Amino acid sequence: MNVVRVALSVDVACFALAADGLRLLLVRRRAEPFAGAWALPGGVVAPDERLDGAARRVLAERTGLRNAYLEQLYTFDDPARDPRGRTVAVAYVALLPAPPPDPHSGRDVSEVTWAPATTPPPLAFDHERIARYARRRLAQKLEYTPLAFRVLPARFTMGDLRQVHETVLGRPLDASNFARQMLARWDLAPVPGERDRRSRRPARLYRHIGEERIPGPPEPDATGAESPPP
Amino acid sequence: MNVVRVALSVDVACFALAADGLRLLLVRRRAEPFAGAWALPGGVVAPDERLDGAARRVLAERTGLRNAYLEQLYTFDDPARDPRGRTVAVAYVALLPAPPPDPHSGRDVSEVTWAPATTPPPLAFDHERIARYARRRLAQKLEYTPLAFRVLPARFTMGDLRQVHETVLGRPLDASNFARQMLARWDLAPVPGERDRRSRRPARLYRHIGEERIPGPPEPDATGAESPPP
DNA sequence: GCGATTAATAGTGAAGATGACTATAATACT
DNA sequence: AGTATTATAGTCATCTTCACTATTAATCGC
Repeated sequence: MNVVRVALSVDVACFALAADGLRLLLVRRRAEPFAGAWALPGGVVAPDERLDGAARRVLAERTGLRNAYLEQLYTFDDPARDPRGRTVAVAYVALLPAPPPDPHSGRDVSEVTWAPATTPPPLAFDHERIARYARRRLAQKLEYTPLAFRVLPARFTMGDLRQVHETVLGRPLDASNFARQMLARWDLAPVPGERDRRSRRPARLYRHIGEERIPGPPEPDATGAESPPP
Repeated sequence: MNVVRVALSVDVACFALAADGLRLLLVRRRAEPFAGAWALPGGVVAPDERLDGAARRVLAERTGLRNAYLEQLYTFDDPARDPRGRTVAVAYVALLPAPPPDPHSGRDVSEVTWAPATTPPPLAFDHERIARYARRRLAQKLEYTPLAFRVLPARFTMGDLRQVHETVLGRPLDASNFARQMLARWDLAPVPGERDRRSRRPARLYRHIGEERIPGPPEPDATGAESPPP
């Protein structure tokens, strides 16, 4: 079979919820092209490796985390995106819970950092476009999917939940209206008795009643629509 | 550079608006694997070919149309999806205006047909999953994006627009409420004077005032969210 | 202890959107 | 002329949203 084969890589736009806003994981490239420039963490896909497996591997290499929220974003194939030649990149978005773990540098990267997601430095390849699109998608999915509960502990307050939304959306939300909407949209059970004592007035604790995760191939969730990348 | 290379193909879930409902373009495979089975039209990507270019080529080969609405859907990479070995498939959704053109068969396919989109026959590979996901995405994007105007002539009636929605959604819509919502959501200008005479009472003609298409790399539209595939 | 302060939660009301219907209009068909 | 058919307008109760105000239950600084 003389099938054409192309170089395939994954790039991960990994966001974390820091106290002062949303952060984006970046690595400083050691090798050409774009040596010395900031870039999204990424890597080539091994022949027997799944795409999401490669994305998880890249993420684990840099953050040590293995169970982050991860979702395929878009496949970029502009022939000019890599000066070495045509490389097709499958981009993923990831979201980590707070606090962001210390990032680990490695063989191909001289430095790793959490950059402010809204004002990242110039990035290598087409990674600015990928990062912009990833952030948009994250904000959108937050409204339609139980994404927020993936980065919260099992028991959380409305304040915790609100802070996830505020950080990802980058703007403050009305606490009262927010709670009403969350209680209407999701199945949230108050944890009886227990209260959270971090604030002045103790806050109720809730847990999210989600459907059990279906094993096997990914099934779409009930909500969500897509759009072309930036 | 000893980069691993993988076989890359595109598959297109192409829908058309027939009088009796939404239809899905299928080809009957001539070659193994799955010889004799129905499948989505698809093909391998040439080394210097863009992914969306390959999708358009596949579409043009079967339908003769070159300017259909086309959008990248998801990249499927289950190692078991092709018994010959690992093939990564970038799936696209397409929507054609009514009436669906006569499909052309070709070298690799013995037969081409428009199957009912809601009840397609069993399909080769993971194409049922792709088709299911594609139909869902189409229905979602219809609400958020000006997709419908891409498959309508420049001047159309509310009835035409409603029929596009009804066909894709697969259910009837209230004509009065529908018109109110469309006029609120989109920028629709009535064409002065002219009327459509296909129905009893002549209907107003509208045109959609869309922003000019931005040349260059695709920018995301303002709306839309994504979700993992079925 | 005690009042000031802070965050959580409840409630309120205007404005807007939705969905089911009713009503009227303009034509073609017979 | 009368009727069937589709287009378009209007009504109304219900629901949501959003910007506020109000109340509550703690902690903090004295």
